[in-house]
Amino acid sequence: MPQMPDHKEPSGNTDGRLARGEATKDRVLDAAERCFAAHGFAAVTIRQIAREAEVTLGVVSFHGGSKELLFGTVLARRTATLNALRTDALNALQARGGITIRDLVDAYLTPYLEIASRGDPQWRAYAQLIARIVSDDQYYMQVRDLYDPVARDYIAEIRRIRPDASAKTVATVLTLTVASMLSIVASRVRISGLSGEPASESALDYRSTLVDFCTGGIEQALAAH
Amino acid sequence: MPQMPDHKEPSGNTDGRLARGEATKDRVLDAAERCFAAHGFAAVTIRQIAREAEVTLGVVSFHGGSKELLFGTVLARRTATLNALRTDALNALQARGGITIRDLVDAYLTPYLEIASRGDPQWRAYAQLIARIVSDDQYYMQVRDLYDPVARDYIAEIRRIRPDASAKTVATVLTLTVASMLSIVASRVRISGLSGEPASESALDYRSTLVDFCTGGIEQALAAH
DNA sequence: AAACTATCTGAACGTCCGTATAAAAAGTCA
DNA sequence: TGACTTTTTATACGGACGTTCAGATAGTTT
Repeated sequence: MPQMPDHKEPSGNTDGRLARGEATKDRVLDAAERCFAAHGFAAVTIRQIAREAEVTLGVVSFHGGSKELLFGTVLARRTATLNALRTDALNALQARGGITIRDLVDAYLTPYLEIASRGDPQWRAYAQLIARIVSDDQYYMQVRDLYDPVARDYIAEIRRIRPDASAKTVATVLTLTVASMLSIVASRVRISGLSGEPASESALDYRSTLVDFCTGGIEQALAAH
Repeated sequence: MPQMPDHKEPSGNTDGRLARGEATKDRVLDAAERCFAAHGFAAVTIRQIAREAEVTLGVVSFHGGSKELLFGTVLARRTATLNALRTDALNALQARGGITIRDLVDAYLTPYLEIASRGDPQWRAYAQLIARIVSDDQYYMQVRDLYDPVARDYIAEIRRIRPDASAKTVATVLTLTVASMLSIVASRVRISGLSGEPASESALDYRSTLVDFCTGGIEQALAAH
């Protein structure tokens, strides 16, 4: 394995080479993110990523390490940001008080939908990538630990509202909520095929239907305990 | 491409070789189904499938054709059976009358859950495979046309019950229902991780929660039209 | 200037891929 | 039995894969 240029103090360095290297590394990670999102881990080749990033083959290994490591880096890169958005939204609700199931669903789903819709196309690729790997335990394990803590906060809040609900049921409905959210991002082709109307360009257009669905679903499932 | 042994009359043949060949073909398809379900199309090699089926390399091509063709065959093989189960369930409801949203949800989901749970492990692999490819438009297109007609029947029935709902909303909630169903089959790891309890062995254990969730979700989303 | 370091290039490596095919084996029918 | 067909084996081919690395290049420090 090549020694990777990881031990750079993020600020205060005056070496222009490090800054350029970091920029190249970002280009590689962005390209990898787009490729993995579009085709999945196994179907993507290092050479594709290099071409997409407009660098030569060796640069991908130099900045990204092995293919597996590169994939892991891409997966982990954005979790902190997304977690922060969800935590902030939850904190805002808690400060306000009078929280409903709908509030929680909306707070959890909206950051992701916004990211997948009008954000940076790079974020869009990331959202697609998460939607892709979530049905594969082998890959999903790599992000599970990163997302679960925040999910647990939401679960705790739901249980505060519905104290009678079992832990398992709450965990199940949150998982179903996430699955619904991801399916909207991953594949709107199906909806348009079934409804006969063209697919909306933005996942946000489905926000209200999605929130209604998940809210109603959670309330119903917890009422039946 | 090798000429594939496809032009065999299914019955009345006295040639034992054809029967043996058909049996081998089934073993190849079964092995391919398990492999594709576990790892996805790109990650699986023909040699893996051959090893899994306990045949030599050439036999896979002989009975399955190219890798793409083999994949398509595996995808299409079970759709007729599954469609029939769903259609029968719908017909039974229509004969009885007084159909509720919950009835429709249950009729649509249960065949799949049963298949994924206590059925043939081969059917289980198929369920996993569908769950995997549904987030990939490129592959999903191959089963879309096979499942959509029955889905449309269910949509028509929902619209009969809720005449005010828009076509797009109904298509959306059915898609969300399917996504929820698939997520239960594909990954129960997440639920157990979030709830702290061990995962149930059978997807059917989640049936009532799943049906509650989808029923409540559909009713809520359609009420808000 | 020279010494040094980080980044990048281009080419090569051994391995495994999907596919094809000639020949052997097994079974059927005259 | 011998002609014929279907299935299976064993092997080979060209190509693409992930990874490595010596050396070129560019920027920094002394």
